[in-house]
Amino acid sequence: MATISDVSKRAGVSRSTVSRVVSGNGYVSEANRRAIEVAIAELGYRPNTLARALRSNRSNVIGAVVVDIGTPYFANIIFGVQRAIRPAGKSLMVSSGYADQDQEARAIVEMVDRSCDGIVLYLERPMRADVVEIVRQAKIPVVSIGHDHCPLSRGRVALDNFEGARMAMRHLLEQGHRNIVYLSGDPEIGDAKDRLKGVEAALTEIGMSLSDIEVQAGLFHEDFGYEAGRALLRRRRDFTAVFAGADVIAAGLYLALGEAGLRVPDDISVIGFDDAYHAKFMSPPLTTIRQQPDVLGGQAANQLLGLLTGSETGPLQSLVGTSLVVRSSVAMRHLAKEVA
Amino acid sequence: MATISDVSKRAGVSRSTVSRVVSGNGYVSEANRRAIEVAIAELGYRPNTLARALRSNRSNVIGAVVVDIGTPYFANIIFGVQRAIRPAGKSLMVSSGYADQDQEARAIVEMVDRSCDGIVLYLERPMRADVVEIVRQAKIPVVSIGHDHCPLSRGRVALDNFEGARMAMRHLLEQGHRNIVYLSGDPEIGDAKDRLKGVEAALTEIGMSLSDIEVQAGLFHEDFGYEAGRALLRRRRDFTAVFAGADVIAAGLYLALGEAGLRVPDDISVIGFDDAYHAKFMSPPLTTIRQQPDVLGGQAANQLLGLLTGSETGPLQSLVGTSLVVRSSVAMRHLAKEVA
DNA sequence: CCTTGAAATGAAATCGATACCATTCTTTGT
DNA sequence: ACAAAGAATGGTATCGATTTCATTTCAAGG
Repeated sequence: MATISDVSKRAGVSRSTVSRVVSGNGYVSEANRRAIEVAIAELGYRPNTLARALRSNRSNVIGAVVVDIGTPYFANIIFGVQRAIRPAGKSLMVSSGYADQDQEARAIVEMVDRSCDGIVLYLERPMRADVVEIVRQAKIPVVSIGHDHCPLSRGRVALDNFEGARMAMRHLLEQGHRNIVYLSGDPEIGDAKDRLKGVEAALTEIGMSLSDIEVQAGLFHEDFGYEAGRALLRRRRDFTAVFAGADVIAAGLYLALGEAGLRVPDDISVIGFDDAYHAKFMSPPLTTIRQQPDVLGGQAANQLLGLLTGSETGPLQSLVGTSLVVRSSVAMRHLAKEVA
Repeated sequence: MATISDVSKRAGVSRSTVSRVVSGNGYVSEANRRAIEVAIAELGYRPNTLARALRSNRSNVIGAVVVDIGTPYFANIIFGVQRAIRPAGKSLMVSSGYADQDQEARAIVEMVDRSCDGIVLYLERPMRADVVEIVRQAKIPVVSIGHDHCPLSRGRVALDNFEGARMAMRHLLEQGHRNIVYLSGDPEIGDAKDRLKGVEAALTEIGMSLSDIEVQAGLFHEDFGYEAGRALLRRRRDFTAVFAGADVIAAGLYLALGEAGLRVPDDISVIGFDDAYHAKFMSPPLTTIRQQPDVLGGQAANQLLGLLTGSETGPLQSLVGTSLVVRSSVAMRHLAKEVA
């Protein structure tokens, strides 16, 4: 591999001058610049990133730590990050914490030790104090996606869970439903809390309150939808609609409903949240609240980029909107009555 | 940040000795070792990865280039890679090529320039010659997943597409189906070719041939399933089963079948390939051939690790198996007849 | 008692770049 | 004609580690 010295010899200039044309700072005469460019091309020179990073203290690597890289949701976040940083010439290093504090700690320290310029974080539990200290000392800017579990975050991007949930609930209400069940996600997770407030807001708007509906909490997982659905049906059958806090929950619920011989939306209306890939292939296709994880990732990356160039100083904050996707899993309530 | 010099001063030894205990090679007296460990703990010293990599020419970073990191399939591959390399203390850098030769080229060169120790590659088209040259010069070991598009690969792991497709086809045949349509994936992609051979093999086993069924080629995308399904139904209705070359194709097909008022599996049996996340939530749940992308990624990473430690010299080769997941989308043929 | 080799250590070179400083050469304004 | 500012360049220190080499110490074997 050709080094900067090889180039400087070939072009008959000092290494300093070569460095100036490669990095683009400082004065270089037109003649020398051309000679150096020729030498670079002839030798196929590409600067050694490690040496450059070591000396200049900038690696041009962005770190991303998410809960689970194998999941479509987080993969999309990563995709958004990647797309945003590529034009800036940054590379991406990824790691997962798997909702485990120790693994998360290791993943973050890994990013610090690899001299990442900045870190995008999606954590599900508070950052360990020793890790906070390490990040602070390293003076590496951090932006969080979702709930901010890092006291050092200089930016944050979150989904507008409140508005999304309100939209979902309003939709059910507008279709005439009053006897509703809300299958909430894990209340430990910030998202679920905000969504519950959104549900309440929609209810309040038409003079109802949270106590007028049934709320059940569980994990963002299909099993919760299935089990909750079964338990519910054993107990009562008078509800006409379910708001599932996540599309995976809705998927499990569909199963339970199907086993009980109930049809969506004729007997029970269902609305989901996420617009996951499978939503439109469920039968009937699921009406749901769309969120775009790649936008979350992209905005977080852009915040970080702004922090790095110094064009922003933070703390930054942005809320990403959702939209209602109407498919065929919600029916008007009077229609449901007629069928029954 | 504490450096190795700080540690050496504090422990009253030379930097060389500290380096020996940190890296674990060379002789160090028990007394010094302990003193150094104490100093390291007190200072909170963590070696500078960049400096270490620059000098030793090993970065402990593995690069992974896949077609599209945002896709569940590739995200799972990445997950598998990550899981396999973590115990070895390696970090992961990822990039996507998006089936574009130039972007793939850039992604690979990025990995080389970042001094990755090795690269896991999932390419969909041949590697550009200049990139091959760059990788060759850098002497970085490469292993490929799927079709091997890199002449330098020292390892390869592929899915047993042949056996998987044969299994799928056999299943339809065993259920009595003879009038079958195969919705193949893009024949440009190696996977599809192998699957077609598997289909043929299953047919041959019972004395039929490829010409006895209808084969249509398209993209691995739901739209293909939908469009192909509609076109097919306009033309003929005598087939009793469809083998969809991918679960996404099956999903699109379900839509077309539903619109035509046909029911799965009573009117038409459908079998898929992949066992994608949504397969079990389709209605009826899709019978399909399961493949585990994370296993592909994991095996590729392990090959790479073996190559790096020198315990393997390559070229390595491994074939990952599939399994039949029976759900409810395939019925016995006589049963279908009765309903009709 | 001397030789030999292993154990233990430190000094200095090195990896490949950038940063900083000093120097020289042009301009430009007065 | 001279000072001052800007343009252009090179030399050297430096980033923080590992590697190589030379040296010293010590125990075992003949």
